[in-house]
Amino acid sequence: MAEREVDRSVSQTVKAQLALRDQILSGSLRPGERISELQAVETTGASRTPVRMALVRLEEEGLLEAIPSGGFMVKAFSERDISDSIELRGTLEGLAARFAAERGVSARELEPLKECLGAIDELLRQVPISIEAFSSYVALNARFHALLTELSRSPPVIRQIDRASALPFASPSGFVMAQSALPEAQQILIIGQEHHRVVIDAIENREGARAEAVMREHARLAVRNLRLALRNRTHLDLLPALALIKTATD
Amino acid sequence: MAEREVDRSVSQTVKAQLALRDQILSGSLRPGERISELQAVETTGASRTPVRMALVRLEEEGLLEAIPSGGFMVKAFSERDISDSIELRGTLEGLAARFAAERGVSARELEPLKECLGAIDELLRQVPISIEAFSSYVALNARFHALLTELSRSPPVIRQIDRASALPFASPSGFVMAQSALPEAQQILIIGQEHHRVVIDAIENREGARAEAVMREHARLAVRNLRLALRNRTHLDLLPALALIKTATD
DNA sequence: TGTATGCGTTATGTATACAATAGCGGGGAG
DNA sequence: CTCCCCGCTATTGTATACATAACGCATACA
Repeated sequence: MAEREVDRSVSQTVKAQLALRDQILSGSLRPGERISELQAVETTGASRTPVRMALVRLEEEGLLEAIPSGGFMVKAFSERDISDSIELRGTLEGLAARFAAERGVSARELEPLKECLGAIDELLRQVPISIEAFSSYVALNARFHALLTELSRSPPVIRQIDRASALPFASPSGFVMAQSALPEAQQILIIGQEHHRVVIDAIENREGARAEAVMREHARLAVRNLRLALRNRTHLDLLPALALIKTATD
Repeated sequence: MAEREVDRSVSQTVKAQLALRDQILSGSLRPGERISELQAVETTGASRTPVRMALVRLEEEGLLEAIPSGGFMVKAFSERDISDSIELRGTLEGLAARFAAERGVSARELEPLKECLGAIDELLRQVPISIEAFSSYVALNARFHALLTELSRSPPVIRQIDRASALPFASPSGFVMAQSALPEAQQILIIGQEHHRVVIDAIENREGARAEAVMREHARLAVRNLRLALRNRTHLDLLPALALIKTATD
């Protein structure tokens, strides 16, 4: 195999894992489809050992499912699986927010969150919001949630939230926001931003219960949003994870 | 390698994973200790490939930590990590209980749980409880919690709870209950049993909020129990996960 | 005597060869 | 014509060989 170009800067396992996850979330690999190791070796450029390690990681991550007779298939999710995952994440984030509030955080630790908040405010001020701004929002929002999670200072909770985020926050590289969905999405984003503000305030004032409650409400908003999107077939691009929902034909 | 005895009834990877997890939870491998693949190959009887797969799975499971320079070490947990894990699990079980209550369950589905409940009642009736009965309790309690989790009918939640259970429910093969700790443990078990009864009742009557609340209370009881056990240095054997707590000397 | 550098050993990351099994297709018999 | 059985092929599970990087020790120089 002299023709293989090996990139030594990052481990083959990680490279394969990223490539495969991208293929799954972008829909190149359809739900229920069996993953061929050989094919994965070709598309990722790594050899079978790292590919298998990546497959094991993705299975543990919940994106793949082991086939009893051997090998892995892309896991198929129902609409309720996705909505449950969102609520699950909200519940865990609620716990994280409560921990942060109860344990107390310094002004210094809250600073990056407030900056994030300000940056999002800036973006949402545009009416209607542009596609570029929306993309920035997606990144900023993810950052906000990650920072909030960290604020709990609880490694087990942080870890668990990371694992619960695969579905609700799936963001493959091919992510594009549909133009027509922007105004409706912006409305939702504005409400969500209000939640963000409340949780920060609650944490600052060490109101654990309030911090927890608002994150749960935040998740419920996301669930309602998901339902609406599916029913109206609008702004589906908002949630890349929808690619993983098993269709009626399957 | 003619001398190697291969057991074909179960995959080498699974065998290695079970063996290694047991070594970790039983304390054969100390927290912070680097795991030698070579040594693992010898103790598990599998070859390096399945051993590595098992190591990856255990890392994803949270019992191992990747070392930047390569390889894995046994993860060390603080007392708060354990208590957070317990609260985490309680929060997730609360969500599961709420889902079960909101979505409704048939009498048929509740039956095994009630049987479990009855069997535990039977055990707790002895005063003081015997060591054998206590061991049975550990199994029955785990079964009750697993059944309750399943009742949510939410694969993502069930999955997440399974992953969150490693620490709170760690039950290595060498598990033994200290005689002197029995009376105190029995008191705690009786209170816990009351929680079990309430959650069943709440689910039956479709009271989601109450079902969720009692599971959270259940977790808080376990946390208080943990604190007490650590402070008084009593019934430490109750929680095998304590073997993973990093000592001050580390 | 202490520190730095270089070499050797060892362990991990990767690749590939081998083995076993499951699925599929063809052929034969009823 | 259909159904069952046998064999083949393709793919996974396992083992091992090879390469590379890190750690430690020893030696030499400051």
